[in-house]
Amino acid sequence: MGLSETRHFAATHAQTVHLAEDRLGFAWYSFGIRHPAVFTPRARGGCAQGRSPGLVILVFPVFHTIEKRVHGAFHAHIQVRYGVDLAFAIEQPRQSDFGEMAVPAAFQLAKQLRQAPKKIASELASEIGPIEGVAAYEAAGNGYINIRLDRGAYGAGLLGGESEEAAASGEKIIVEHTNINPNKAAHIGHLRNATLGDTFVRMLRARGQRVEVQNYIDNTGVQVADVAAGFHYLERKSAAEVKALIADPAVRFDYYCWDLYARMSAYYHDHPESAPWRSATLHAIEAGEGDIAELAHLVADAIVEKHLATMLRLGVEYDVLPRESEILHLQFWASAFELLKDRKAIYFETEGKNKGCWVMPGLSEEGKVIVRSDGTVTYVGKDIAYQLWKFGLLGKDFFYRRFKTYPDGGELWVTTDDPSAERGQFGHGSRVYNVIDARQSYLQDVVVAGLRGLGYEEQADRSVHFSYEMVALSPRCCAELGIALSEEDRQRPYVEVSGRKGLGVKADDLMDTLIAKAQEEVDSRHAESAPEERRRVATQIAIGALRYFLLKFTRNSVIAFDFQEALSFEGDTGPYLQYAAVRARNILRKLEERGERLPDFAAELSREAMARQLQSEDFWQVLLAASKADSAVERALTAGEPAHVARYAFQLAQAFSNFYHQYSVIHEENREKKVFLLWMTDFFRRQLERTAAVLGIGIPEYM
RNA sequence: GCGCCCGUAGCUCAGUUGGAUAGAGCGUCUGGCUACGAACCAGAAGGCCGGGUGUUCGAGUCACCCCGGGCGCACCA
Repeated sequence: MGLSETRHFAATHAQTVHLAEDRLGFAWYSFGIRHPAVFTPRARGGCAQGRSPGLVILVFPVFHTIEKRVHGAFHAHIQVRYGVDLAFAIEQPRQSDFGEMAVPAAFQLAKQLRQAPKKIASELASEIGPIEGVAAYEAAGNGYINIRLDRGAYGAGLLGGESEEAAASGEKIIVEHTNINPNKAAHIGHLRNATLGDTFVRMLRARGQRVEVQNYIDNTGVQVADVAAGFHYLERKSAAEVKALIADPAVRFDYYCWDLYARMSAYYHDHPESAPWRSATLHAIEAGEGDIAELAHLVADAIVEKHLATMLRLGVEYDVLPRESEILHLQFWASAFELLKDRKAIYFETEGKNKGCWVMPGLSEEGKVIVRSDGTVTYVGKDIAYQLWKFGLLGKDFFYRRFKTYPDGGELWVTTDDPSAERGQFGHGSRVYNVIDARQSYLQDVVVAGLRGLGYEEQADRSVHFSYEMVALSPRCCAELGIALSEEDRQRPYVEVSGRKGLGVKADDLMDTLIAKAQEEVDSRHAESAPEERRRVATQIAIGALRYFLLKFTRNSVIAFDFQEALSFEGDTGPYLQYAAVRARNILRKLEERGERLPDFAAELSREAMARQLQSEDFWQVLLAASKADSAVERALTAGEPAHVARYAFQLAQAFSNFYHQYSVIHEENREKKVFLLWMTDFFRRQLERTAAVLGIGIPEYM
């Protein structure tokens, strides 16, 4: 999956450039700095911003603009001088004192010209004419051309708000994530899925992309059936009794089901003779008749609510919940089946071990069974139908009703089979990302193969399995949870989370623990603040820590979950970012508390003043880093790697923390320098807050 | 058996698509709080990038072969 997926990303994002500026950043001065909540209104969100279609999206493309200029100039010069149409990328030098950009073109030319790269580099460096925004070139190393920017012009460009409007994209991208079976509480593995998916969505929206977030609900599957069977056969509870249980505020229903599911799974395992319960339950659910079917609906609906609440704590919202029950009732599969048969994407096997089944050829020697010999469809088959619907290729649609309105105004819809309900506004994506863990790669390949088999090559190319590795438990974590490990498991580097065995860290428990720990820190530092305010700050810190922890790993690395690491607020963590932003704000707040006002930067900071101040390497490095927020998100999008955004944010915060320690801003006596430092501090603050918002991390009022 | 992923500092992980002297956090050791709050900063020690052979100006990165670990390969979802 790795290779082809990378290619997808490269093809998708190569031409796009820009990231949203939080417009409120511009309005900030007029609001005054006493109300931080005003200029970070979406501590958790940003979703509504992405949803509103008319928003003008502004960016600071100064670096990118110069980059393009440099590339163009070298490309043209090389063409004229050597007659070569050379493809090359602008790189970032290894060390900051080498300059801001590096052109490696001489290495590539060396091969074609049969000359030493060093020689070519010196030729290029001395012959290339002046480029706007560039102060100097020099040949260095074995053949690099290092480029130093005109710092005064650069700073003036940022201050002047040279901005562009991101090209509004008409196409809609569908991102499907979360997809938790609605039969038990969410655990850390689900949190990784949702956080990755949500952050990817924020990255796309930051770039001005239209995105639809789907959270598929398998409310008729085996997992729900097992819990329904648990209530019915093991606990002998009626639907009415379960209803009462759900309504009981003393019971955490999703936790209750967590245990019941583990018990029922164990029972099935120990009592193979009870297997008919399972199929009886599934049949009842499909037929929609009887107490047990009602039980299943009650369980699924109640747990979906719990999951939505859990995810909202993390700032994760959805646009639509496509449900398996409607896929069933509206007979999506029947339509897909006809298509697959008509276009010969599947065939009826008449012999061998798959005799009597409809099989998709190609992926393995025996092919993949899509329809069983008893005529029922497998999970992948239904998934193919769902994928077809996402692209608008099924020839069928759901009906929809509004499910809830989020506190930030966003609307969540759910599918229904009621023909009098609304229709038409979902699906029809031009590109689809399925955030699903790496263990399901094979099945995702089958889905894509299904599209190809139907002749939908283009859509197959635009179906991306946004895969990630699982979250497992470290041995120490198991010990802390009191999980007894077998001798075999103890030898392993980590233990897989298992809902079936009830083995795992529940999402809400983890968040509660994080909040409690953050609360201790906040209480010890800000005993004077109102309790509910401290609670809010602690929550933001906890969520920031959690989201950052889940995002800092690249997708294909297994996370061996460890409480000590996840609960850390120091070093490479979310709170570190928040702390840097809070400090930048405090500088600006203190200024006002001293009775001073924020200067009119544009009036006081001439280009010459910028150039003077930016001679300081320390100042220049902070400003340069802060100005690259857009391209950091851009690069992360190209790589399909939210972790890259996290890394950039951390490095930016680090640069500022370093600066903060070395220089005093409000006590600076030189007027020009003070104005410059204030401007830089504010610019940093805005850029870090924007980047944190892309990560779904809010900035607390204080820390 | 076949396929995919991983192996980088004591630990947990980055490494900008093949570039310059391989980085960060934690941990260890040393130093720094007078509110722009130390949830921080500075410094030190710490590396055969699992091993080997290739490809080329250049390899942690690409190819092939080993070694070690993980995950898939159901008429389960």
